[in-house]
Amino acid sequence: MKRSRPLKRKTKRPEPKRPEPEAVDLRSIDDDPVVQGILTAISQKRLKPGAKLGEDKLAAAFGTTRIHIRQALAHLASRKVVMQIPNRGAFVYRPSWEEAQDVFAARRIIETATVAAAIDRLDKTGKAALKAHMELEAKHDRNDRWASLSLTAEFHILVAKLAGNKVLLDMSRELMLRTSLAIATFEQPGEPDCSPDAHPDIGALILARDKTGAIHAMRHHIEEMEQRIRPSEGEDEVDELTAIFQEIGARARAGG
Amino acid sequence: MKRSRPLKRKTKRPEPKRPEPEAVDLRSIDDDPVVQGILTAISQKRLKPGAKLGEDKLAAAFGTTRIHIRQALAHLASRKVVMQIPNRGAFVYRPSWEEAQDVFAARRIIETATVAAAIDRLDKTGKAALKAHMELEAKHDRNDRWASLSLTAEFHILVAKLAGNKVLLDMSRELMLRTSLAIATFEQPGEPDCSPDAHPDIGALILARDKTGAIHAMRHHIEEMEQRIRPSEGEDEVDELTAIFQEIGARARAGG
DNA sequence: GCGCCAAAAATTGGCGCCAATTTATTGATT
DNA sequence: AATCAATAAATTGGCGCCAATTTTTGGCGC
Repeated sequence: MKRSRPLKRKTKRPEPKRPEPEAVDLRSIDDDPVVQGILTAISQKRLKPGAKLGEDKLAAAFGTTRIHIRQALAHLASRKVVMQIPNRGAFVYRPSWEEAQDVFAARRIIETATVAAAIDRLDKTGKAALKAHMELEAKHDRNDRWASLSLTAEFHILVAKLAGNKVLLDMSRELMLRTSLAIATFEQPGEPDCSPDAHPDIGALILARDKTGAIHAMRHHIEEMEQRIRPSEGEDEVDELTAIFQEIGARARAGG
Repeated sequence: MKRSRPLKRKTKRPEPKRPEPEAVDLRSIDDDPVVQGILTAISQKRLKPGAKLGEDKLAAAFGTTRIHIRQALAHLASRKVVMQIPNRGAFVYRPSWEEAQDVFAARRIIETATVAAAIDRLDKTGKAALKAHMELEAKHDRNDRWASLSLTAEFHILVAKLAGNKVLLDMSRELMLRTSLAIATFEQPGEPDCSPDAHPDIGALILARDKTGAIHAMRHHIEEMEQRIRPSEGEDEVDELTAIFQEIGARARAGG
């Protein structure tokens, strides 16, 4: 750095030789197992808002090095899933009450539009996927709270996928996560995130191509979730990161 | 790391001593000057899609160290403003044609909802801010293409601010940037991003609290932008990072 | 017993170094 | 002369070390 070269103006660019990375090797940080693990733990509410994510502990838990953990945490901080405080570390993001309400308002806007687009684009493949998911949700073991939470989120993601807009899909993913954090922060404990029969209703309306009905049902469903939280503040500590992530890893390998 | 301690179970947590980071020191990576500089350069189209962002060059340009640059690039990659390819480096993101269309579709949804919310919440302060911006846009030097592009984006950001939803505001910011990238990638060169009189029209409708009209004008405005791009592929190279960022830094310090 | 102050431990932040990969240059071959 | 292969240069990726800050621990006085 700071070489004392005499400002060698680069040659007249003899041939660009295709320095453009057209469509290569697009693997994203989202596929990183550390990122995935933390996201899974949060959406399943094993990691609660405010929980500290120590770099050394995470590195040990995931069996990797600290620099890798830091990259993952930085990414999660960019997505407002993790809050990083200088010299203090990373914590699971805890939204303010206003922010929690903003998340639900954004979901009302985006998911009503999404469900409409999904109906417009609905084809054979989409119908099959939707039916498959609805069966999964109907038959799943309701005692497995973690599986329930995953399925619940995946329904909304599936609708976003059916809409066929990658940008909206990413936004929906982000909003699902932030909803998890909002609910985990402000919920009255014990209640599920989604009322159990809202998803079958919405799914049926989509399959029937009843756009007005589906939009209305989706808005009602989101409002129902929103009304379940209250502006209080719950405090809780979580540790034993190792155990949590080892179990998640085992599930992932087993195909959960 | 890997100390051979006998699994000392932590004591029964005598007092949590408030390990929760309630509301401290929330400065975000978004305030980072490197991030700001790159974002400004992109939204002003000084950095074109596909341009390489070399770590050493950026470090020299910003007068900082490489590790700092890497953090900034990682953050920008999380926000899909920069594309990072393993072992090859970071490039200004170049959206696909489908992705560009998705961005405009998302903007139609979000910004029509945003302008409606802005009208609902419009108060004295908001009116003043809107009028002030409209004057700025009317009087500004149209020959200063970089200032024009900044003002153009700021109008949409202002509307999002008036809506009073931080989540939607962040999404609008992201969509503005991705719009810049989409237009820069697929535009016919020479035309401005926004037609010049669309913003005054929309602003007037907001001030008149004409919700239906404002929504319609906003949708039309976005569709107009969308119809200005075509699925081609322009190739172009940009270098001289140092000059670009030094000039941006000088402007920022001078209050631009 | 409670709170304040100082020392020790733990954690994060950052820099330098070096290996791995890619990119550019040079030289040989058809 | 153009193509391809081998070498050299440049760039990114990652690990270890150490400084800076925070958190905990221990001790003292009120």
